[in-house]
Order: sequence, then structure tokens, then C-alpha cells
Amino acid sequence: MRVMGVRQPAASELAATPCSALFRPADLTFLLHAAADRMAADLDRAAVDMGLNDVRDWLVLAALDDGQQRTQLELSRMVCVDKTTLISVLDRLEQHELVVRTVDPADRRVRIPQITPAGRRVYAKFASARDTAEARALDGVEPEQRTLLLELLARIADRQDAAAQDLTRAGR
Amino acid sequence: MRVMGVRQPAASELAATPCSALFRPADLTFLLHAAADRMAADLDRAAVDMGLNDVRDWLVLAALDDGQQRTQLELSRMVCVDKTTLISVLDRLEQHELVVRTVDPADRRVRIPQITPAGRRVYAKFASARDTAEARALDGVEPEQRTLLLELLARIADRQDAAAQDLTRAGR
DNA sequence: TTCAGATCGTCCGAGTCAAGACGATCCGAC
DNA sequence: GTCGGATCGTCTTGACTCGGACGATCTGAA
Repeated sequence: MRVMGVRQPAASELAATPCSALFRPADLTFLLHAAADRMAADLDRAAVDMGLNDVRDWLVLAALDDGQQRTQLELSRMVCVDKTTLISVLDRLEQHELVVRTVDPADRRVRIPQITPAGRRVYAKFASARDTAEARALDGVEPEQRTLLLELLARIADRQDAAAQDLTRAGR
Repeated sequence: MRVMGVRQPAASELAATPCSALFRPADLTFLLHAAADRMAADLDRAAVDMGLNDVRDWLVLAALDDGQQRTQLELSRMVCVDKTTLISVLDRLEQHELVVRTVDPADRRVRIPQITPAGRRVYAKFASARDTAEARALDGVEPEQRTLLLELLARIADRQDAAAQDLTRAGR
């Protein structure tokens, strides 16, 4: 399944199809996507501004920022990026020296990506960009409504997640 | 920008990366995406079950269902699908005889896609599948909270939409 | 009428994503 | 030990998306 987004080259965002507000069915799925796309477009812009490629680049940095040792596989599951796609993300981040891949001495199959000081700086910078983007998106919304929104979203994600799991499990 | 989704082949959905619930930052963008992806995965499954390819196939049918005459360009803007991508969607739908492309007699450049009776049947069938999916996603949520959710989502989509427009306008 | 420019749908090419295959490595049973 | 199977990261390959180019067609000015 697409992730934080099957993303196009971020440059294309600027020429994005202006999704007509005329046809906006009170359809949960559609609205979710429209909203998600708009936010992502915003953050993608912020990402390219600071030399990243995608929001996903930042998501990976965010996951690494806590300093926990993680396999690439764990990482890919965490940020909902396919493991093959994660490779290119890490390649890029490593090239920009925001991340280094270390080899786990206990298991030489696995790589432990770790964030560098430079990576941490970019992470922090982007975090503030994200905050302003979210603030703009939710401007004028009551705090308790905001938390309700986040809660409901998390719930949808979790519930459908569980449903999908059940389905695949039953499938084989 | 990706649309109702840059969608992968729907079959892959079943093997979707199970997006870890462990790492779920209270990040609006991330949550939006996670929720949207889950819903889309659900609907994609429903879509393939009834011979469609994607949720987008259904979105197009939904847009056509009101019987309004629309060009492909208008249609693409409506459902937030790139016009070149819409071509393949319509090709597929036409092949399955859910849609026919008629030529506008007043302007022979434009094609007017129209939904067929068979298309209408698929549309209705899918609509009920969508309703059950949404019901499951929002199970136990108060009605007024549901409407609030939809309202906030629409707002985010619209606001960011406007922001993007401004940006592109300023850009040139 | 004629012709330049705009607009429609389509096609092509570059770029991206992910399923499956693969080598390297680990682990447990024998 | 060693051998089979599982698991890691990577690579290959096929499918998909979309920006830009194209022919067909329309419109308005001269």
C-alpha cells in the first residue's frame, strides 16, 4: 500500500491538479485523501526547501531521532515505507550525510541506520516547518476539537489496520 | 500531486506493509496518511472484488452518475486524477462497458464520457460497500463527532488548496 | 476566408514504486 | 560440526504516473 505517500517528484507538486472543491462528496475516504494530499504537498515543499526530497525523508529522520537501534526492516515498518523504497531514501540521506549505516556487530546481516548531528539539525528545522503548516491547517479550530480529530484519525488507522491484518491472516 | 492516490496494483494491498501502531506520532500529516491509506486499502479490496481496479474507478463512476455532461478534463479535475491517468481509467471502464465515450457534437475535440446501466449497477454496489467500510471505521463515534470530522477534513483540504494556489500564482 | 493562438484528448519518455529473486548471514536440529 | 530453513539488505524487473509534445479542432481578429 502506498505509504506516507507514493510521492511524485516534489517539483510536480507546484503544478498539482487543483482538486476541485466543487465536487467534494461527504465521503470519508475521499476527504481523507484530499486533506492528506494537501498537507503532504505543503510539507514536501518545506522538505525540498531544506534539501530533502520528501516528507518521508523527514519521517525517517524522525524515527531515528530517538537514538534507538533499529533494523532497516523495523524502520520501514515504522514509517510505513516499503523496505525496497527505504533503501533509496537511506541512500540519499546517507549521501547528504544526515544518516550513517552501521553494521550490527551481533548480526552482520543487519544495518543500523543512525542519525548524524547534521541530520538532527535538519530534523529540528523541519519539525518547526511542520508545526507552522499544521497550525495553518487547523487555524481557528478549538484545542479539544484538534485532539478529537487526531484521536479519530488514529482510531481509523488502527481499526482498519487490524481489519487488514485479520484479512491477510485469514487469506492463507 | 498524488490524487485519490497514486495507487499500486490493488492486489498488492493485501500484502501491505502493516503500518506499525507503535510509532504513531501525534502528527497530523502522518495520521491523515495512515488513515487515508487504510481506508483506501479497504475500498481497493472492495473494488477488485467487483471487477474494478481501484477506488478511483469508482470515483469516476460516482462523478458520472449524476448524468451531467462533462469533458474528460473537467472530470479529471473533479476527481483529482491527472488527465493522462484518467485516460487509462476510462479506457478500462469503457472496456468493461461501464462507461462510453461520446463525442460532443458541438465540439468535436471533446469526449463526453457517460455511465452505462451496467456502470450504474456497479456504482450502487460499490457505494454500499463503501458505506459499510465507513461504518466500520467510525463504529462507536457519535454522529456529531462524525460530522465534525468530515467538516475539519474538508476544511483542511480547502485551506491548503487555497494556499497551494496562492503559491503557484506567486511563483510566476 | 484565413490564420494565429488556445484547448481538447492522446501518446511518449523519464522517473518512481514495489513484488520477487538473490546472496550473505544467522540459528536450531541433528 | 554441518546442513536446512529463516531472515537480513539489495537488485532486478514490470507496472504505473505524469510532464511535455503532438495532432485535431475550435475561436477570434484581420
